[in-house]
Amino acid sequence: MSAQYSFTEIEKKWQAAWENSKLYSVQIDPSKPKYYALDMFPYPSGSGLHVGHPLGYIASDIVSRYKRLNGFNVLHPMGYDAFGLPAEQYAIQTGQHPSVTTEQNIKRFREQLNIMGFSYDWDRQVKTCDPNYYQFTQRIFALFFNHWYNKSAQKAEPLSTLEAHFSANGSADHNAHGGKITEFSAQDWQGFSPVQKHNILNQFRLAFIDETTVNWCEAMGTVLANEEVINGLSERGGYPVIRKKMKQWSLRITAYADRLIEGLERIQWSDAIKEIQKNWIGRSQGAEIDFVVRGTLKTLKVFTTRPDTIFGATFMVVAPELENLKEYCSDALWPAVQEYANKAKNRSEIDRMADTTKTGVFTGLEAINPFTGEPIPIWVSDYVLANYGTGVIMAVPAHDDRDFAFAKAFNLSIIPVIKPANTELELPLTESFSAKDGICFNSGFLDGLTVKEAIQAAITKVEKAGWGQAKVNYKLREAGFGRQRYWGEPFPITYDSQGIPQLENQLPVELPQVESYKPSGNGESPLSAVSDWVNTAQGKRETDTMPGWAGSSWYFLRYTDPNNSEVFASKEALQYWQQVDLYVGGSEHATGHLLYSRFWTKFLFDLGYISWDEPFKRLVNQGMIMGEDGQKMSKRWGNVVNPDDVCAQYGADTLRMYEMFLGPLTDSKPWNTNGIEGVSRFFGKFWRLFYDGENWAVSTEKASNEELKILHKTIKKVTEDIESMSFNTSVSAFMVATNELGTLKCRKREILEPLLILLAPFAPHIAEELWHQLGNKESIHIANWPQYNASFLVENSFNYPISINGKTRAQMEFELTASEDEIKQAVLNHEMVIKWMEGKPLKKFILVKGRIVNVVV
RNA sequence: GCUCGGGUGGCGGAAUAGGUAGACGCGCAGGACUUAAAAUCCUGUUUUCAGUAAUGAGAGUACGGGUUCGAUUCCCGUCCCGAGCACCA
Repeated sequence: MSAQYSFTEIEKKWQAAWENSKLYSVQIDPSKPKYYALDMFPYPSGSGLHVGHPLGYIASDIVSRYKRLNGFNVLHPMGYDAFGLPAEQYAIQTGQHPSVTTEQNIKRFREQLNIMGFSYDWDRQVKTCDPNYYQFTQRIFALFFNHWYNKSAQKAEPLSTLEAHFSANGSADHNAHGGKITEFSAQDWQGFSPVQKHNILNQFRLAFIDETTVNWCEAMGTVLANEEVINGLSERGGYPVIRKKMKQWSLRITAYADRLIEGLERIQWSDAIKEIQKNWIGRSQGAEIDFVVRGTLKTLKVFTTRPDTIFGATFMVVAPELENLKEYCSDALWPAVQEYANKAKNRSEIDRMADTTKTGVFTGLEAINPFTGEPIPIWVSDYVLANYGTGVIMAVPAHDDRDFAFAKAFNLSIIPVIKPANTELELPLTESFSAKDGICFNSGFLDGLTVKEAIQAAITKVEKAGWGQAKVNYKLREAGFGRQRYWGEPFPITYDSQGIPQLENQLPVELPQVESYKPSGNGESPLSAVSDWVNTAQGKRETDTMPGWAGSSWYFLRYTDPNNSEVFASKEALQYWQQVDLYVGGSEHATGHLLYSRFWTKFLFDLGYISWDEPFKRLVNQGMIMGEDGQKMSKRWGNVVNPDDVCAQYGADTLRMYEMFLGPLTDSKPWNTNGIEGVSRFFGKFWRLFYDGENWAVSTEKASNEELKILHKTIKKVTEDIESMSFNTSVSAFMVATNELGTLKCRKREILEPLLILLAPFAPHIAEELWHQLGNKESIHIANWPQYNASFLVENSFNYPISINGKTRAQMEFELTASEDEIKQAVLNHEMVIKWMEGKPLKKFILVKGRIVNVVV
């Protein structure tokens, strides 16, 4: 036992003790309530952790320890999101196998995490690159492949039920979410070849082969991930990147669009993240309306959210990428249109972004506005996107910015049909009037209606007349699931001689060794060169691998039963541990991991594997810790602070406490090396409550009311603060308590022992050490959280601020039981009050019990 | 451009069912202990004016209004900063 606070010794000793006794190892225990606290597992990068990384880990560790002390059975695991690009890029440069560098990095991460004293159950560690893990990622993919989405039942169902429907009824009333198939009868279906059947089923499988747009870098001969493209140029080398169509696997996330929006209402996430997800899904309500192409039998179908403006539609615009573009174009003008379409197709991302001026060509044809019967010209322009809505719009230049700019550029007519409620429009328009509140005019039967009413009226008319119907569109796209890379999960898919994909029945399909990690140059993954792996008895293997988010979309389920080799987790484990109660991590995953995890959870819920359909009940996004210079912490700026160094100099408890003290968890804030001294001094003072110089000084003397009051106000404050994750103010509560007890020279066990338990979640090592020095044999981390007793906090009098006309002029002490009249009499006779009233009559006397007195004259 | 956050001392930040603004910490200044330093402890620290001082008076939570006995907190408008989306019809 040392009289000095020697954190190095203490922290090493207790970390070893906790590991040896498996203190944080957790098992299913139906006699206790469960709590599941999870950190977003890290990608084990080569540069290790900086002080920003543990911020969220410390917060979740405090909550985990707090819940454990409150009798919960706490699942608090950690693992590694271990597949990904950086390891592969490093392999390309050095030839080192990604599994080797990944293992090295994981070892380093584990060391760093251990130094900080987290209460992880390391027996539950998962690694997404481990075949024992990814065999289940492959199995879940297989489930997606074998299911379709039933729109009327609003859930995923086995493909066999859809096949049965086709076999019995053909394509009629199939209710499946997915592609546009031509109609067929039951007999047709029975006569279809395997390839024909595959082509149809592929349009409904939840994992399916899709034409998707990828980032193609011609100079490097490879497909690039979004994070490798910066401002339309490749991150390495700065070569131009274009969009290219490519066949690859996708997941049909759009089937879940509405449920992904609806589910947000049932979870405790920040409004910011909910808003980001809502915008990303981008649900918009409107109508699809058919416009007849003049002089033909063809129609152009448009999507609009503003059918109220249809009397102002003065032209149509078709996206240049539209497949049947030629049909909407006169023969004479086709060459010009085709030239424009080709140019648009090859336009690089950087051009598109730099240039927002409107370009386009006339197709030579006209469409008939069904409401006015007037012919309007059909144009082609790249400001209309082929993959949103129908790829065709009705342009209303008077009420849409983009249409207005286009009309100006090509001198097309502009007809206003909506005006503000109280004023007239100034004509001619100098910009579009796109506000969604206004009154219709120039619009036949819609005249005088508000925008809202007119939208409804127009849709009703469209549906009655058979020109179209109400329609909901989403910005959300199907999730591209293939990567032309090596370091990822192989697909459990082979293709037979006719090119039909089949599931492999032996899992895992393991990633083979390759000679080179370089991309093949033709857009295929390095796996395509491994011919004895590609060619199997069952057929040719898929050579793409899964994206980084495959393994991370379900890892929180695996922690409940990490070593199960039969199923991804047992029913029993899933039933006990259920949802993640608290999820802590960065907000940068809002439209990636956090959306995909919700999607996979809903899918597994539909299939009955789990009994809840939202993975993370409560989400907290920790802020970033900036460098001392206020910039983002990065090697590039030379402002990185390593937690190992901080722990070596000040100790892990000080690092933990200081990170919490910096400010609200969710805020971004700069690191300040000076500031840590304050926390370090706090631990010195705290230690000296137990030691008087060289001597152990804790006494068993009975505590005074004043001392008990300090303890109980701290219990109350710290408990409430942990519940609301307001850790910075609980740190200050500890400092206040320590200062006050120090002033009173209070060294009483009755006070200090409960105080240690309060401190244990924040500073587990020093708390454990002093706890044992007090003579306790069991760990402090399995003690009982102290309960605060309100009777110690009851005040019987209050020192009221007395204000005259809102300005504080005096202080007066009154019993809380004093009546208003008593107080009023005393206050009005107070000399300062008489002075400030200046003889004016009393207008009003306000007393807020226990708060304030205000005299109004 | 649209959406969502947010503006409080030299700095990080406290305090919002409306009720003494600046808790706690850093930094800074002064002091005690010491031969000296480290460590520790004590005092002061929003700002302006008056006073040797205790103290007193005024201003003050981005800016301008409003509601109220009373506004950092609620409402309206403006400015600034940050984040997300971005030709989504």
